Amino acid sequence: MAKRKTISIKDVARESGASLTTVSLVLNDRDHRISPATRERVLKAVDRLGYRPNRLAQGLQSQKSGLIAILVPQLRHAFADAYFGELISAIHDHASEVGYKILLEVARPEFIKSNQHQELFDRHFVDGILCCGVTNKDVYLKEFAGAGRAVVVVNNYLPSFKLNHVCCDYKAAGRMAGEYLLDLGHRRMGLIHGAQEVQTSLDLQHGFEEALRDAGVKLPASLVEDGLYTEEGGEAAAKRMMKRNPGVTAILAGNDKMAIGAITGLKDAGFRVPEDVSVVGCDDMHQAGYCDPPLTTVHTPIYELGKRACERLMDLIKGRVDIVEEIHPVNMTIRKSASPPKPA
Amino acid sequence: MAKRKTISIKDVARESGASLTTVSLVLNDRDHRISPATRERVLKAVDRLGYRPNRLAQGLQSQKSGLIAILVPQLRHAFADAYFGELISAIHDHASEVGYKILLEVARPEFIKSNQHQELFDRHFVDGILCCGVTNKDVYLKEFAGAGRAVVVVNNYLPSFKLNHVCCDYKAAGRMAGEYLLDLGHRRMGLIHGAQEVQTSLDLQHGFEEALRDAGVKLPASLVEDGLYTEEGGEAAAKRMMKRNPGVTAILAGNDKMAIGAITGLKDAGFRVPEDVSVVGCDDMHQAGYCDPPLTTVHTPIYELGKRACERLMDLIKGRVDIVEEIHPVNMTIRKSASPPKPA
DNA sequence: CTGAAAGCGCTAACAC
DNA sequence: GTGTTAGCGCTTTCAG
Repeated sequence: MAKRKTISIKDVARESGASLTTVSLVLNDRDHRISPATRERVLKAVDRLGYRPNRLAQGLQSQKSGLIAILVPQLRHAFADAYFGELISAIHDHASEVGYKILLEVARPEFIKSNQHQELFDRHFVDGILCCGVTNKDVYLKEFAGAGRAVVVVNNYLPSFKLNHVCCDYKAAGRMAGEYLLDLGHRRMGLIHGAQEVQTSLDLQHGFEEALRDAGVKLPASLVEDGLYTEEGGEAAAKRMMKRNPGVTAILAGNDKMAIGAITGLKDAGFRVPEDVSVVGCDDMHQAGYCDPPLTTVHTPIYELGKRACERLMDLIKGRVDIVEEIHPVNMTIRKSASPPKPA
Repeated sequence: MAKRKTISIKDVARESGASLTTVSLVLNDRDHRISPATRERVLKAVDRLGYRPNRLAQGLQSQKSGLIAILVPQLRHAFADAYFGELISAIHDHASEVGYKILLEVARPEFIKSNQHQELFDRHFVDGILCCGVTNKDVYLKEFAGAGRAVVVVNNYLPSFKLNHVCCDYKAAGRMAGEYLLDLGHRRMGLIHGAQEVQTSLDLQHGFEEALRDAGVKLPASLVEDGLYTEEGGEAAAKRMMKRNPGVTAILAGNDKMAIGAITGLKDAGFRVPEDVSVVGCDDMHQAGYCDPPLTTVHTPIYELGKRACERLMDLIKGRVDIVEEIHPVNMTIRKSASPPKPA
């Protein structure tokens, strides 16, 4: 590979007949005492030479990397997922707007065990970290709590210790879905949640239970299934639930993937959706409009949330704020997977 | 934010009573003349202090960033896509195995226009680039051709100039799907391709045409539609096609998303899949097993491909090879969306 | 076996 | 207005 010699500020200085300092000052627009003539000469040389500042050198000097990391959990194939994709998209869009680049990291057990999440800071890899897909089991996050590091948890939060976060209101989401189904006339409803160790999943459940309770309807343990946040999990959960409770007329799933899986499972077990069983999802991913029937779901503004999280992270990095705690409202997207229960 | 002072090799030297050089030598295992005793002392100090080498300084010295960039095209939300997600996943997994981190970049027009793809190298942001979702229109890639830069095009290639690439055999894919449908007894088939400016899309079409031609079957222009690689596009394309050619009994789509969209469109237009119209996709994404009916599709080993592309990029970076040209075989995954045509 | 010193490319006090 | 110089943290000759 033909090594192209890297041209430095020194070359520009020589070429323009100015000194290193002058060149640096011009380049950074730092000092307005520079004469227009010199300025011009330097800029010309920069152009002629095609000079580009070396960011490793800049970073060494400024103690800033210009990078932020997105930490995602280890899933089947971590990035082949619409939810995380949407989040990453949003973060990338905003970060590049403000001149930051993004590093992708998967929080595998070895990654955490070998303390690489800390090393991202210690070794000056990144200036900040955005944590996605966090669970209550991620105790390593505690090391970030109040440690003066620019870290923001995206669309979740930890109940046991304070961490910067930007999150949707999942309790409201559960409540909203519950009220919607109650309004349709449902009385026997089930829940497929994502995971007991995810706070937002618990919040959704609590909101749902609250809405039902307010209407005098119970949600017994036998009507709560674990769907693992996956299509397969949702499918299996729906089948288990209908087997134990054939009288169920509506199901709320903790995300759209499980809702879609549940629809598959219901159909497979001979139920029509929504005629026999209504299904409501949560997320409103792109996919939700393209299943059969199109999914009625709670819309969580994921893209917007990712953007906000990134903005707040920048605030932390620049020292403009010290803590971040934001909760965003949600709303229902009505499509066709939920309808009134059929008359008994 | 409580600024934690960054501890350097100098601190380790002081703490261990050794010199900078010695510490560096120990750390890099570079020189085996170091006495075990000193070695021990240094390592202890490193531990005690929690010293972590600053990679900006290391990079400045070595002229290596330890990062590679993944360049993806600007889609609706670039990363909320199963295909790219799978690729990114694979690349991340392999890169972190060999100690590299990955940077995510979206090739928006402004990004290219302002030459940021070049700057990634010039400014020492990255040591190499993996280009995904490339089209024949991406002429800027020409600047990478033979320029001695570590760049690999992933799952595509450019017909007009030589670029390092690792790609699936899409011509074989088209041929395979064609032969499968012919074997089932289909004679009137349509194609929904992704985009005319994507070489692999053209290859798929050519392979498909070839298979049909060999069997004496034609693929007239009226049976070729553009599906834009999206669900919506596939849905619209299927509807257009059936309107113009009600006699079509099978459709090949250039990816699974369009195939799934096509199924939606066909159902919507009153056709049963596969009883009235068979649909075959291409990719074999996770999603493919979860639509109704489960999708028969050409399996392209995307994950494996991403891994290979990453390996080859490392070879280029280390100077172990000069050019990369790999084509990977594909095979059919039979599910339920294709069956023999119904008797006329 | 170990240390002093130069240098990677850049920024910023501090002179002049 | 502009240049000299020190230093960011590390690696690596080259002496000892």
